[in-house]
Amino acid sequence: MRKRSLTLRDVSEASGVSEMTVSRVLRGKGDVSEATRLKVREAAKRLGYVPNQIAGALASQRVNLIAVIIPSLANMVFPEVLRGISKALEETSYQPVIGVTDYLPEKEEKVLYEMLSWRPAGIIIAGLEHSEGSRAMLRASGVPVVEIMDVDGEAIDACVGISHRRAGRLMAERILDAGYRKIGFLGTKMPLDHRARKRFEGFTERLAKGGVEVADQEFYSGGSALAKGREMTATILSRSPKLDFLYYSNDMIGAGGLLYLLESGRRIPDDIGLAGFNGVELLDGLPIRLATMDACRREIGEKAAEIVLAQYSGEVSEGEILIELQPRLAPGDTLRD
Amino acid sequence: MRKRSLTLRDVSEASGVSEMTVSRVLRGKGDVSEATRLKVREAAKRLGYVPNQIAGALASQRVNLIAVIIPSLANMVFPEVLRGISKALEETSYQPVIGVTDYLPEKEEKVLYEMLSWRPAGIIIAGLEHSEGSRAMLRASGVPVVEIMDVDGEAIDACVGISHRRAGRLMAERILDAGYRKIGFLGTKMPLDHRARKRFEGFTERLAKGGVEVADQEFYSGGSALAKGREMTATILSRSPKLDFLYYSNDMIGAGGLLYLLESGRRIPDDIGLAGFNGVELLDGLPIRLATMDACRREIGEKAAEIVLAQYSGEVSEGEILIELQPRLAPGDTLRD
DNA sequence: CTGAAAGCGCTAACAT
DNA sequence: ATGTTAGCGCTTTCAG
Repeated sequence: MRKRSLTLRDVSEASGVSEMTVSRVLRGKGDVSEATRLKVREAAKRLGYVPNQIAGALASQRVNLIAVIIPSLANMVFPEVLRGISKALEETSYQPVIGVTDYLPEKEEKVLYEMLSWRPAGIIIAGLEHSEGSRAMLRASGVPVVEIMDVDGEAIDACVGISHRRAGRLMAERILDAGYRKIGFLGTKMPLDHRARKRFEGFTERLAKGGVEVADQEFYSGGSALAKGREMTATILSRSPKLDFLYYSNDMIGAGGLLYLLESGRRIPDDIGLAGFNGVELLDGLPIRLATMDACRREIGEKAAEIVLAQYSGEVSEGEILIELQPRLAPGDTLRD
Repeated sequence: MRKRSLTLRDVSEASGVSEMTVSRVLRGKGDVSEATRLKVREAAKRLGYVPNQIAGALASQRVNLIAVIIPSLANMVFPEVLRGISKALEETSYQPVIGVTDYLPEKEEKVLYEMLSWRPAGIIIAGLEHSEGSRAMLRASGVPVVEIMDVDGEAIDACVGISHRRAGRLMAERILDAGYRKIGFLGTKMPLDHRARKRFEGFTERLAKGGVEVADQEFYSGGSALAKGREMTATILSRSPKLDFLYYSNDMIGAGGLLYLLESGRRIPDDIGLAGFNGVELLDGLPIRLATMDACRREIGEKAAEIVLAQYSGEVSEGEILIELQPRLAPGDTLRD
């Protein structure tokens, strides 16, 4: 048998103050005399009272939760977005609640449904691609919705991110400028990672404009990304030994490839060039710096949270907010000038 | 002005079925004729109704949330614990809600307070060290509490983890057996990471028993762990060139040290041996495998979630559950036989 | 199988 | 500065 938890009434009785005034003290709202305030505080503390937000939220029709829906926690990219969100929420009474979709639209829909059923103050959700059901729920939710990470597509409400197409194009351009021509692509076998797909599309488009085609490709799924990066690099190079550049869809596999090539004694970046994507902190510790592109993760999180707060408190009319951040290319040591 | 969201009443009116029966259909509880069931389902779907769990939880006094409180998401260790929890919860209607403490007791207390105010079905919290306030709240919560990761100390209720003291001892023993004698320790400057501290204590204790003392130490805080591992390794070896073994408090700095030593042309493991802790996936991609010790993260998450479920549903009396898992030492290639 | 009534614990909006 | 009243949207319980 579970114990009933303490209620406002218990504190009221223990302190001899009305429930309403106890409530006021505990929320710090309304004028309460210092004397009663102390009495109440003391009683609440003594009893170990923790307010019941379920009841509070029902009565006030306000919830201090912000739903954050992301594809994965394993990716390192998303925890950074979360840090941005937490930072923006730090001084407020709002709290992020995290949901993970594993890149599956059906799971996204389920997670979204669960979260909406707690009537959060706002929703921050990764990506612009959602199932019809999810889109309907988001539109009907009646709260601010901010789609993050990506701006290539149609947003439901607000949107903060970078253009992954553009990111792919920029990298392609830089690679062509550096004189590389036999280019291989290595990525994840994830048709549902739309951002990776868009980068690849932008990449090939820009190459095509320079009269270059991706010479070979290799994909992986599962396992340690670093180890997979090695394997894939070995595989693609044994199949296409003439490649002079490898573009990786993320830094982890890029780092694996980098380690492999260094061990093989390849001359980087002259013999072969490399680039990844994301600008993860890990790269700082590698023997040489992998070329990459910062995805502005932290900033995206911060801005998204700020938008939710502004909209929820009615400071801003909904919709029409689109913030496109500019990814910065960090050439590192694996891309010749 | 925010839109009011749909209620059971809206569905009731749209379907011509009483609220109560609508509720029964939507929850799948109680016998409802197939005909009405369909009518209700159709209406709910058409309207885009999402139930209000706030009201539901208040009325039923049950919540399908399990609070999970961890120190960090950056650490890679914790996302794995979360995966274990998610896995155990997969087929149930319960969902984890994550809170992050940044290793700060005050923040832990705040996060715990916030979570308890939603009256979760259970609490899974990392570590056995908590502020007096947190301990009081946990005891008073009236729900299952499972402390995870560590078993060296006094649990409030249930506990699942490994003994970090023992882990440190085991590694020390293995290192001594291998004949290393001039041992350096490299770790984080985190007095509040009790598990790292306990590993170190177990480590030095066991060394002492073998008549060996830690010859030098180096600590870091902040930044890329991989990069810091390099730096610290360079620093400690320039100060104490005779060291023949480096024990790192985590795999990331260990990996950084490993890369550094390989580049310096040190002969591993003969000239110098290395070991880390955690058994992170990343190690699979390094040039050679760092010796490490698996912390059973996934399993800890799974077991903890199972305990909460069992206790919440009353299958098991509270308390008295202590599951000590055994960390496995993986010698890799950086520890001579 | 279906419905009506009575709250769950709190807070908004009014009194006083 | 403090108290009273009436719900918030759902589920439990008890009748039909």
